[in-house]
Amino acid sequence: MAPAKAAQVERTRLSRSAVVDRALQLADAEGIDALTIRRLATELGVTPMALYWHFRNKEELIAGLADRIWGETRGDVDPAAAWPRQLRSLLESLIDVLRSHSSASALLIDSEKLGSSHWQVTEVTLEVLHKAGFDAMHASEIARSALWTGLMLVMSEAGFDPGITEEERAERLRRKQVELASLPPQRYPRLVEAAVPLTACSDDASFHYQFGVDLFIAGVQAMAPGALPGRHGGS
Amino acid sequence: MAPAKAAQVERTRLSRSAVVDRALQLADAEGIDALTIRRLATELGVTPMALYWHFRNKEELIAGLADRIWGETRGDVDPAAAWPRQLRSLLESLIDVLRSHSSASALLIDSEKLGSSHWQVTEVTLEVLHKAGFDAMHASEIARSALWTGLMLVMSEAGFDPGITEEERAERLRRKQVELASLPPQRYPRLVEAAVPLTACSDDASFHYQFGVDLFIAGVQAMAPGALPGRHGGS
DNA sequence: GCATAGACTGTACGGCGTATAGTTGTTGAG
DNA sequence: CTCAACAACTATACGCCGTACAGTCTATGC
Repeated sequence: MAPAKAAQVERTRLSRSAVVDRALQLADAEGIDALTIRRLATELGVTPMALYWHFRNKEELIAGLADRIWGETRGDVDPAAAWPRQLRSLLESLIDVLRSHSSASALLIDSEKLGSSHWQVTEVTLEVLHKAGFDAMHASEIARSALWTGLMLVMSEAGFDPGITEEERAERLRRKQVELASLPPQRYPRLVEAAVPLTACSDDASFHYQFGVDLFIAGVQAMAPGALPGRHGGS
Repeated sequence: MAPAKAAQVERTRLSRSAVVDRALQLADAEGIDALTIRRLATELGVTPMALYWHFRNKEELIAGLADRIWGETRGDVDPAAAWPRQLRSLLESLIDVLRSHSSASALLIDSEKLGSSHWQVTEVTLEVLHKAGFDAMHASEIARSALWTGLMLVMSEAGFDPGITEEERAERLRRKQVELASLPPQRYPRLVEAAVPLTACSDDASFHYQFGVDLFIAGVQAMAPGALPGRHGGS
């Protein structure tokens, strides 16, 4: 007969990148908890142990996903722009990628512990900060901070939790909003007042990100060598 | 005979708080992955299912731990101080608590998804930001940002990973440093240059935190109503 | 034609969270 | 003093998980 069983799932040979593809797809669709070796293997029409030919263990698979994510981030900047704009565009492109893969932030946080593979983007970031006048030490801190700021902005988006339906998300937000609004107002006046903004829906996600990035960039500018001293609260 | 078996492990009745105590202790000592229902039960000299009398499920236990952590954070500020100092002291006290429980940041990130219990601290933060002139919407974003900044500063501390020995940490850092230093310098000049700061040991953890808080506060000050417009990169 | 090595399967182990049902020890009413 | 009722816990079991270890195909080079 023909080499393929035809009526069944098509089965070419696996490869690292094919596995990573499918894994990312699965994680994005159903949340990172759904990404198990066994589930992924089923999805690929294969025995769980087959994956261990391509990856030493699950940790290495996750690292592969993180690599893929980093590969998708555009790590270039407009050389003509001023450094704050360059820094902003780097951060924004990171955020874009994180938002386009709902599982990405969880993934990167997990894989941060290992040697991470985001060399390219980090290099560019450091270069931008160097031009801004920061020494290696400050630049390192800021670059790290930028990465985590991106992660945190995505993870702190109200009601963010990949692998749940839109109704669940809305329901959860509504519940929280009610909980907040029904706190004793004389004890928690600001909290009650802020019940709505604190549980803002995806409508103003753009405000969330815009403001978050602004806040970060403004901080870096204020710390830049040559910035007007300003009124700091520092010790 | 006497009511207690004496020679055996003393066994008073369990309670939510006793369980939380022991759980936190375990998580801090051996990392959050070591905090399993079975392990915790063993530690308490009890059947795993016994814990389910006091907690609906593991998620609720984690929420209990998060509550405990939040309870330890000092949520008061010097009313005489200027708002940037107040904001700073809030953030610093959060960081203090997170650093004193090595499992705390992982814990809080997990429990953030649920209604979180940090009402008190959030209320004070919002009040401080209100005095600074921010409206509820901006104040909410900044308060959220402050919380996540604290989390991220602790989690991004170089080599941070609870439940590993000091030697492991040092070894891992050294390895990463070598990896960085041996990248092609003409392709990654800044990265190679920053190899040491990027993998800085606990010696200058204080710099890490100091600078991180400075950066955040400076950003908030720059965004404050009435701040000099400055040279922003904003659109 | 056949050994070899790469890619995969089969089976099993120990650990996880937890559903369900059964067993105690204490307590307060009769 | 008895005994039902209830709180607090135990026993057992199920279906997941990651993965160690050993066996089995299958394509390829000689």
